[in-house]
Amino acid sequence: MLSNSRLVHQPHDHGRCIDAALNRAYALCSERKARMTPTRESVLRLLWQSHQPLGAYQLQDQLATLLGKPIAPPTVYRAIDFLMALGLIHRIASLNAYLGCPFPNSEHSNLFMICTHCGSAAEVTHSPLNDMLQKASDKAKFTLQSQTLELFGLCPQCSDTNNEVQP
Amino acid sequence: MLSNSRLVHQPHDHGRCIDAALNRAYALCSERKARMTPTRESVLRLLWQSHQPLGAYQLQDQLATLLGKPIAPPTVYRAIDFLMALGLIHRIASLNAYLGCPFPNSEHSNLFMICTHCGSAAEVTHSPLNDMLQKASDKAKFTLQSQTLELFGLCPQCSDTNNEVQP
DNA sequence: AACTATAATGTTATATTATAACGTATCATT
DNA sequence: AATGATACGTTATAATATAACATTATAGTT
Repeated sequence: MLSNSRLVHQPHDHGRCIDAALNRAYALCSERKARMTPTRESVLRLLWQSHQPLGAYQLQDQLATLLGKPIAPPTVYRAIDFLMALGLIHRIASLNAYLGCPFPNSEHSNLFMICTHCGSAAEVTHSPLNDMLQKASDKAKFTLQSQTLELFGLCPQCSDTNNEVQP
Repeated sequence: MLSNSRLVHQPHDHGRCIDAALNRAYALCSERKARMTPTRESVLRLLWQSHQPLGAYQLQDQLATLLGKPIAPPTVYRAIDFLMALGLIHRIASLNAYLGCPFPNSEHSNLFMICTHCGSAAEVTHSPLNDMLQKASDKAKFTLQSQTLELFGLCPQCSDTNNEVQP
């Protein structure tokens, strides 16, 4: 099970997350001959500022602040589309929000564990799960193309916090 | 694997689907002392007219036609909220659309197989899948509360059609 | 039957998320 | 520098969802 859940749900040197993500992004861009422009890099950085998915309009606000000028929605959505096409970020459908992808090159389950308390989201790659979904699809004669798998609950930190808070 | 995929993806006497759904709805309402009003029944019927999820504004249009008077969005969303609270319908997050639930009383995987060609969606309940997700959550110390599981691909009918269409 | 508390619906306005359409600027290659 | 493609700016609007408050209907009680 390839997972970033430990990283997401525990204190860590987050600067490394950002650096690693940007390095992967630049590598992927040069490999695919795609352009990592300042706007796109800013959006990617913003999505990596925390492990909490951001909505497009939150991104818009933060991008406008960062760049010191007004930014219109299409600018944000274009950057989002670009980064999604490269697999550098994901969309969390049930939140209408976007999130940096921690392992853009590897096979994906697109399985997310999203904390309903703190909002952080960890991506998990889980081959047996994929196999099981593939088998279920086969059995139903359903030709599987893509999947949206989002789990909601309490992350380890927030479970602990809740325990402490309770009498 | 409890599934309505055969029913959804193959020709069948759909009148029975609707009748059964309404019977379940009335039973559940009397059990929970909830009121099945004409608006709510109409929305439920509309969501059962086919096995394709409907958006709120499609529902609005169809409801207005059915009732012969203009219907405002809150009316639709209130009916949706009511039906969802009873588990009679589901929301498909990645489509922003709603769908009648074929087995409202049973345990749910909330797993959907959605055809990208014809739009039909089959709900599947799959205990081993649930077990696996629970185990993955446990391993990550994640307290699972709810899940959104949506598979996209070609249903059996559309797979066959595609085969026929191709040279 | 009238009264009352609750639940449901009507109505208006607006918030939130996303895209269309078209013009301008930037970049890579020639 | 000229060209074609890519990216960005700008305006407008589509699509989805909710807030707030007025009105009506319903169930249970008098």
